[in-house]
Amino acid sequence: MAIKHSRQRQVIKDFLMTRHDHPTADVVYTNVRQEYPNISLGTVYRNLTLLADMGEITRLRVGDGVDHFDADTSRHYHFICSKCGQVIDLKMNNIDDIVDIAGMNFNGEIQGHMTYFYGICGNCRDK
Amino acid sequence: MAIKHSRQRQVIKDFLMTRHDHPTADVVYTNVRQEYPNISLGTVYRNLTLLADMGEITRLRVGDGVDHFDADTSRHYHFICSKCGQVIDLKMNNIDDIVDIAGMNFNGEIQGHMTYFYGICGNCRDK
DNA sequence: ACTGAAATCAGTAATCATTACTATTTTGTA
DNA sequence: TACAAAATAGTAATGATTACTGATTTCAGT
Repeated sequence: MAIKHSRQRQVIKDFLMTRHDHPTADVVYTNVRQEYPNISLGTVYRNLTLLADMGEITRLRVGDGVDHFDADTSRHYHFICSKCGQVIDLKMNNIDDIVDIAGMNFNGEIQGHMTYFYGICGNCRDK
Repeated sequence: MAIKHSRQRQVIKDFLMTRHDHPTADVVYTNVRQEYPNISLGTVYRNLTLLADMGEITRLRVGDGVDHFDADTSRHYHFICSKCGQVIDLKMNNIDDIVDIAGMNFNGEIQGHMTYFYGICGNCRDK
């Protein structure tokens, strides 16, 4: 069950690292296909899942029914434009205190939180 | 386009109000079916969407790939157990200041946020 | 470099949640 | 009561994702 190197996985990760717009599996597929014409969609899904499980990338669920992927695994937050659907990185101070607030009246063990922000992006507002 | 009363929609909402575990459309369907044996799954989906659009219920996307529904439309947060998948209400103080924090270095208009917490629920931890 | 078992792949079929379609039934109003 | 609009049941279609399978690739041990 050891993980072996694969050219496909490398190409997928390399591509993802060039993008900062959090592409979906399908976008990864059509782009990677340009330089690796017969890679299959299943391979893209399998490797995105594998990379996410290994912690090398992050899977983003932003409520639009499609998974997005992010090569930036550093702790940060996302904004989703309700108009154009774009997923944008937010540079912001840490808000981990909300976990403490949430835990105050709860008897389970809170390990983390998922937060994303939504509204209208600068681009859409200026039109 | 006026909305007409429908017995099915009423039954769906009545059922949802008896539950505090945030059931999925399918769970609503199988339960409502007990007292309304030939209601169709499409009707359940259509009415859940309609009720959510009217603001009478809330659609919850907690990242498990399935929509959950909540008859409690008051402002509150949710905890999802990573082990059993249960969605539990959290009574907690308001954390709306995170929207201000997020907006500090962002040039779009942030209208709101989606936050849910995850970890191990009390039940699963005690096993 | 060569070999073989394990991992990975391409291609395709299957799954699962959800939405769309259509002919029929229900609702509410005039 | 009559009739147009809205809603329904049942089924087909969609779209994202996962599973399957026989062929190919990787790599550790020779």
